Amino acid sequence: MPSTTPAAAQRLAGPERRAAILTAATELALSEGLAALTLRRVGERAGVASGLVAHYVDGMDALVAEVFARISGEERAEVARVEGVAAVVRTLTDGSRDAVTLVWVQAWAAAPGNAELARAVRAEMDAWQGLLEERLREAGAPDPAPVARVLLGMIDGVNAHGLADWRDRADHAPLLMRALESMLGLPLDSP
Amino acid sequence: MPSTTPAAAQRLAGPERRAAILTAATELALSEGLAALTLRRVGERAGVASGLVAHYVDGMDALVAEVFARISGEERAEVARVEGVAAVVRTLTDGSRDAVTLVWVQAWAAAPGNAELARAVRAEMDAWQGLLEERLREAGAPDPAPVARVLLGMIDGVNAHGLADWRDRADHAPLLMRALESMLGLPLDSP
DNA sequence: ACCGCAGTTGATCGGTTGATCAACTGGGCC
DNA sequence: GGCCCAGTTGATCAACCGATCAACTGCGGT
Repeated sequence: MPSTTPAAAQRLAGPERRAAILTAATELALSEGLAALTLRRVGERAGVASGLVAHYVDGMDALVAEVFARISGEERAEVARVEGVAAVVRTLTDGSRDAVTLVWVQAWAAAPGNAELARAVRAEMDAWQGLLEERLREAGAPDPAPVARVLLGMIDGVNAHGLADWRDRADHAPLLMRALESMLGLPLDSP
Repeated sequence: MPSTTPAAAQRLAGPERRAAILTAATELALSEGLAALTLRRVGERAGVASGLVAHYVDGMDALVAEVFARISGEERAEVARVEGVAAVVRTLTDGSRDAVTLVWVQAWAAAPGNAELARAVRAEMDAWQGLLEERLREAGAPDPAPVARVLLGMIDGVNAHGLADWRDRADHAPLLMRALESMLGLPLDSP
């Protein structure tokens, strides 16, 4: 019969603790995928009991959806600072973002069974579509919407392929750029 | 103390039982995804005890890999009978194959943690690449390999997007055909 | 007629999961 | 100075997982 309950983590105000938990969950998902999000593992990473994670979250489905939105949103904010559609495509396909790709693929796979996640996925795809349209318009594309849509499909497709280590991913970017130039009918900056 | 162990399924020879179990597993994966493959659920579907499934299978990872290969192989055999690259693209993007798409996306997502599955995925992608190259060559493409690669990416990408019900999938095929014609620099049959 | 073995069962084990909740704690307000 | 409530713990529950294995069954060969 222990006289004291040991080692409660430093007390935080509700919203701050919730933010800390979400940050821990995001880091965990980035290093091991959305499937690693369990109450216990998130709690461990946040230095907190599993029950506390459950207390600040409205079920695992909601946690997963929120973490996905956070990861995709952060990535999008980074890429939004890149200028030129060619540089954007190169950034998105250079293989340095495998962790994010895994999260996306897991999100599509889980979407049919998690309505909240599906909603978040659609919202993020809308945002990405908008970002690509903007870059294409800047590059002189007269009708960027359909091109952006196909481009987004190409990027996500070849990145997903990379998860199984299929062939060289080094030549993804040149391949996509060539396809994109064909669709637009105009040359793009090739730095 | 029951005097008899009830209702053993009709006795089958080893290889036949194994085939029946694999068929049941394939049906289950097609209707509920690879994630639904558990010893108990496969056994239930096959009308057989869970232990028997385990007896005929070398671990769940192997089962999943085998079922994936079977599903993709069957689909490929069907599509191989379609003539003309335009018809192939239309067949692969008309939204009637969502079940197979879910299996593919789940396979990519699970590949990093299942070496046997990853191997099967790579083998199937090689086969699909070959099929598309052949159709492109028939259509008059002088250098079909890179085009096939991008095309496969586009198809898988837009299909994955469809899993989250993103926008109309009705316009996928025309979009892809337009992109493909741009890449090839030649018009394709539009029935 | 019987016997051996291949086919089959289902209970069982150790493990993990999401969720719940009584109990404990500590800081700030009265 | 005492109390109260927000924050926190960790045990606990039911459900499910893969894997294992002793026990049972029935067909084919002798």
